[in-house]
Amino acid sequence: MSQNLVQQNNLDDTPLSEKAFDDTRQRLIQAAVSVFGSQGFEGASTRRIAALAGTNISSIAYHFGGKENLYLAVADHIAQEIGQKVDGVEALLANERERIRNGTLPPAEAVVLLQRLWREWLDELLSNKEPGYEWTWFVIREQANPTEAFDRIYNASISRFLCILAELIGCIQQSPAQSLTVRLQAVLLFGKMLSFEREHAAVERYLGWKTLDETAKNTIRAAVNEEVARLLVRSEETLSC
Amino acid sequence: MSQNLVQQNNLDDTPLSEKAFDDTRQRLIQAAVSVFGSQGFEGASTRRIAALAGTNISSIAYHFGGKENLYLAVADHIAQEIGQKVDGVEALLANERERIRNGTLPPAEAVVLLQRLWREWLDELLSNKEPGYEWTWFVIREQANPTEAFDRIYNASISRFLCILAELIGCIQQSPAQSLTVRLQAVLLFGKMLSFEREHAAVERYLGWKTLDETAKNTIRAAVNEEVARLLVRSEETLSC
DNA sequence: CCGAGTCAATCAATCGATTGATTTATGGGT
DNA sequence: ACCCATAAATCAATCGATTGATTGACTCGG
Repeated sequence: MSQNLVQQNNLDDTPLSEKAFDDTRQRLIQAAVSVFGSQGFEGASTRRIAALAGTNISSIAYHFGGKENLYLAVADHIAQEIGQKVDGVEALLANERERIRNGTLPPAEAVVLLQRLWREWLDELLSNKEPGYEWTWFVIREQANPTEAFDRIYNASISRFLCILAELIGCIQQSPAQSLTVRLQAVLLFGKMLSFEREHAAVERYLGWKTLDETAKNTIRAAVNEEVARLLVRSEETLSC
Repeated sequence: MSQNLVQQNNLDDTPLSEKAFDDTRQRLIQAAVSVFGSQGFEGASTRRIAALAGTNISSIAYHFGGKENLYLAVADHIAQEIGQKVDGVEALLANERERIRNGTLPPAEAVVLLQRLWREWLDELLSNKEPGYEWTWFVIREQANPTEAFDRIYNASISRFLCILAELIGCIQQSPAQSLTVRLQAVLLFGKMLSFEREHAAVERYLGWKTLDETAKNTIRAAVNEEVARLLVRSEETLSC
């Protein structure tokens, strides 16, 4: 028994040390996303993170230099993750990118694009049992109580996403994407997309759904689609209060 | 100096012991709402709560029997607070209560009522510098990760509020208030009303508002009013995806 | 004097961080 | 091929600080 688990999995020519290094580092970040997201920075314990990652506590200090730096590393990881998601969105919108940017895309088409965008986002949230989307909790916490981690995530990825949302809403409402109302709606829309992760626990309880079956998912999808479609309405007469 | 602070504030005939008892109890709950709301149950320390309340740690055990029971006492306090808010809403809707309940209130009028309801809610959030509305954080946390505290709050007050919201939305969309889609929208609407407290920190950062001046508030109010007005739209043709 | 209420002091447990020892992988010399 | 020095990585053990909880003494009004 001269080989350990790491050796047995060494299928390429990567040096074993680097492989173990990256592996432990990745597992620590993965575990940290989960624990930081559900417990917050102060509530999370490095012992729990290390245990969840299947390694020793001191690995955190060794790989990241402490709890705080691990937290920031998680932020960078999430920023990268969201960035890839935004890349996917931009690919989805590639054909109409020019018309979206200058606001010449017809409102009806912009609605359909925004619905598809949100639909894909939502399906990932609804399908995922628990593994992947714990980062939303992390972002929600940082959004509510911003630290340096929020700045990193925002500057690296969220700002791009908000820009796209604003452009689409601008097309829908025939308003410049830079206008205050459009940008505000973009922020609120992003908040709604994030909150679905948080609210679906409450939704289940409120509506008596023990699990989200296909009927429930379709109801939620329809509500989201309607929410987007309603962006078409710009009613000035309702501002009377 | 034979009198302490408690004695100096004893302006009525309440026995000093009872007054001190209720006073400390109240200050502890008030502090606990703030600390539990911002830090969560595990992240909050009884020392910080006691210090914020200006009393000794052991008072928590004396008055509530421990950290956990204090947490539940906070939940009951919040339930009572929301309950009073729902009472105010019901008073606001008193004249139209019957028509709302049986769904005969015209959609346009229901929109105006719902706008006024949310407007009052929003103004309290926006006007408050920081003192009062920390309980929203508590509820948001519990909504995301329900414990026994959530059941207490929900059963005592939120359920009533959701019922009213569903009835109003039912009037607006000419659908029964018990239907799944209407109830889902009521839950999501309540989530939005709660989230404004959380999101306005992000909104300030996204939109470059360092503080919420009157112009910013009006922009938010207009966005909320439009959001409600859009409930009038029930577009079946947009469910195509 | 009695009980209600508060206080400082202290408990075991756990926190983040650090240490020195141990194991593992790499590279150079023979 | 073989050995060994060096570095990389992880480990158990421990540090002081802080956690929630408890205790016994103390100060009051009744």
